[in-house]
Amino acid sequence: MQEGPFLVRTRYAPSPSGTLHIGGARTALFSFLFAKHYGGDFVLRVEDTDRARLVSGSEEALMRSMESLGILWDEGPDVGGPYGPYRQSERLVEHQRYAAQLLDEGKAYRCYCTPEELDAARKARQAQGLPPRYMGTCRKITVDDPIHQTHKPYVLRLKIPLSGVTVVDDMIRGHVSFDNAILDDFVIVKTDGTPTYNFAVVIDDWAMHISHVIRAEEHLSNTPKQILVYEALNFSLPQFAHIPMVLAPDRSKLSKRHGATSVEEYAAQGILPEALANYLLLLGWSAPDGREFMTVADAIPLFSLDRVQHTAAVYDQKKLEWMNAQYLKSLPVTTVAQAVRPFVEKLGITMEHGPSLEEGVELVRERAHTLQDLAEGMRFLWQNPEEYDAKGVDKHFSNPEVVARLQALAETMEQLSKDQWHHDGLVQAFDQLATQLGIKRAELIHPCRLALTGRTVGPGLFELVVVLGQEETVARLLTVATALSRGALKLEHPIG
RNA sequence: GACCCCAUGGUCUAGAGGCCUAGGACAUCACCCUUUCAAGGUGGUAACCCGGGUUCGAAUCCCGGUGGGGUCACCA
Repeated sequence: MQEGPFLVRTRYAPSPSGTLHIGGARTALFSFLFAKHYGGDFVLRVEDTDRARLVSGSEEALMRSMESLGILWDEGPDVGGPYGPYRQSERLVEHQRYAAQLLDEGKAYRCYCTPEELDAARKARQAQGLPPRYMGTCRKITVDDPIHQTHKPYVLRLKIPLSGVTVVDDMIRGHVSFDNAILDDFVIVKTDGTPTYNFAVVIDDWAMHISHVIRAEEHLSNTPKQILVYEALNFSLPQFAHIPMVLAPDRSKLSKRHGATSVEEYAAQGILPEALANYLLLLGWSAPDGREFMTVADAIPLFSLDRVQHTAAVYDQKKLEWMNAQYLKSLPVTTVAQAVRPFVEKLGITMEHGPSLEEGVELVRERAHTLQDLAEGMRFLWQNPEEYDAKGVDKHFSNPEVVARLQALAETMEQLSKDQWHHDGLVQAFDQLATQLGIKRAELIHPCRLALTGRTVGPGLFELVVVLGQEETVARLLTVATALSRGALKLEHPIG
């Protein structure tokens, strides 16, 4: 707790209309960190008033994504809390009560204009180069007007001041003032009786005792409207903080055409949630000491809004992957193994025989950027290569001596005892054979790797052989030697 | 278009008037290491949007321009 007697309470309020967007994830993350930094509470609220846009299952998905990133809420639709309900739709009665109050007090009025009329008026104004505002046609209707006795559908509009300015005191941007003259009497309750966002959000934040409204910059322009609602309702204002947006590499708003944009998609790509959270943390915020590699928990004591950038940030897939590689290398083997398991299974690999998954992870994680890379890189441990890299074959299998060399190598490998089956023992064996054949060690190493894995790239040969095991190594060497002597080796040509 | 926000290398950023010949990270290039590819190490290329002020002094303050982003719904 920093200043004042009030507990810091922040919230993230997504609408359940899709997956958790990385921009939203970052907003939630910052909001969470701010609350936790001051020992406060972080609240999850689902803004589900628009039934038309509701996507079933997305509330669950949203929560799973947030949890994976370590953004944990103290109160929310699943766990409840003292200031519920935590679904906007469940607060309808309260919204309507406040709306009725404003109507009684003459701070709001019924508007009978049809969407068609409004649309026509808007177009007319735009044609004249005027801003498309509502001109207050129904504002002039008196309370005793007979129209109220008819059953024409209506909306409720807020009667806003015709002049003056509304100032948003933003923790990141300072004082931002808006001329009331450019605002119009916006709708607070729709024809069907449900509240609009700008109305409901105010009541919800007030009812939930939110002290700091931290959200994306796209909401800054809506804030004066909300402040007007706060004032009409005689609610005290929370603190506002509008954080910059996350943009696509072409500086446009992030959308599907930019590839992966949701936490779910990154997970499917093999990005660890720890890495994504860390990367998101760096998008618009920097630690006082310049440290980049840190967990969400590490960031709590360091986080502050005054170190949040004012400029929109462009996300960079390359740096995300670099970050992911850092985590792949440093997380406990068992953690990585657990994370990569589904990716390995997806490749159709069964691990009943051969090395353990942990051994595989240890062997190849150094050179993987994603869990997909990792799974693909471990494949040869449990599956015989079916095809062999064409360029590699050309390079390492073209010498007619190769068949004999592979056979000799298989024999040498077979003769090694169990206690010689380690890195140094293998090096010794390879050296001896190379000397015997009058060739360099590398002339044994490269064909051997290709025979064992089908590829020319991968882990160090001796490490690889140790893990692959004696039986399998000998078998594969002989298989290739035989296929080669019959000219029956299947080649894999690189795509493209 | 109107209103609002913003402006340091390709990208994320440090910088709160002299500490800046502008620092770090990703990416990129070169070299080293080396059984391949990575990783790692070393070094390099690369930025204060432009123009006016203010000041002894400006990346840092002010104004204008330009550029980018956002908002203008009975969506949230």
